[in-house]
Amino acid sequence: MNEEWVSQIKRGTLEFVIMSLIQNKDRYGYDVIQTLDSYPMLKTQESTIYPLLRRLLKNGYLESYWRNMGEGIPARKYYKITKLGISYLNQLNDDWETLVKNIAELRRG
Amino acid sequence: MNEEWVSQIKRGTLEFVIMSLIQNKDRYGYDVIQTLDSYPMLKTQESTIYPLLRRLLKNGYLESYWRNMGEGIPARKYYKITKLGISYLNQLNDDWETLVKNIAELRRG
DNA sequence: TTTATATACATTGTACCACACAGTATATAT
DNA sequence: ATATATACTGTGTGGTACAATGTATATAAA
Repeated sequence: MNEEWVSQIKRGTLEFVIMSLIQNKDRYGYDVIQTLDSYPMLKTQESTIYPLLRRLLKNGYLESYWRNMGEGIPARKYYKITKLGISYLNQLNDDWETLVKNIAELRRG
Repeated sequence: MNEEWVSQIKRGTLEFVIMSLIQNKDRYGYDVIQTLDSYPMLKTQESTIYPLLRRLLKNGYLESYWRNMGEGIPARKYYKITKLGISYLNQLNDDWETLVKNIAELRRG
């Protein structure tokens, strides 16, 4: 796998993927990281995920709440998609579909 | 279409697409720009394409030659894929396939 | 006729910003 | 000591965007 290229391709795709994950169910940062860990092309570190989540929060696409996990387990900051986030994600879905089609067409010449 | 996101998603995809185009046949920069013009997600300006082509040249994935076009038409700088470029592109193809599958899986949850 | 504008082609300097690297921080369990 | 679970941050990198420069020709407007 081409690490250099993979790190470039994540721009945009990561945001898209994380929004999709959180649309399916509320998630906290660490959970997102663990989930992506099994996907070689999307495996990503804390230093990328946390700022990304905060950016989506700031843009109003996500909202967050803390959930206490009981003795000895650090509280989790859950993220939930907003209405704005849903319409944004719908747009990303369309754009992604278009992109995949465009590329398929260009590749076959 | 989300211009901001589109400009991010082009990182990596553009390189991939341009290598594909040039693998199919030799091309000059302006030709690449015109070709991408009909694909909303990949439409891109000179200031992006020319440096990209030069980078691929420098990395040894492409080689270039000038072709004279006769009276009044500026000479064209054609790019051609190298052996190294072909093996690089094969890798990009695999990575792209993986990415598309990964994302499809993550989206459906 | 002179001037303005559009097309074809290539280049470059500067700025932006998402992701990467590496580190900080707390608490528990082994 | 080390690993796991959870969250945060400062600094660097590098591909793309914006805007402009340059040559040459053809065409439309003044």
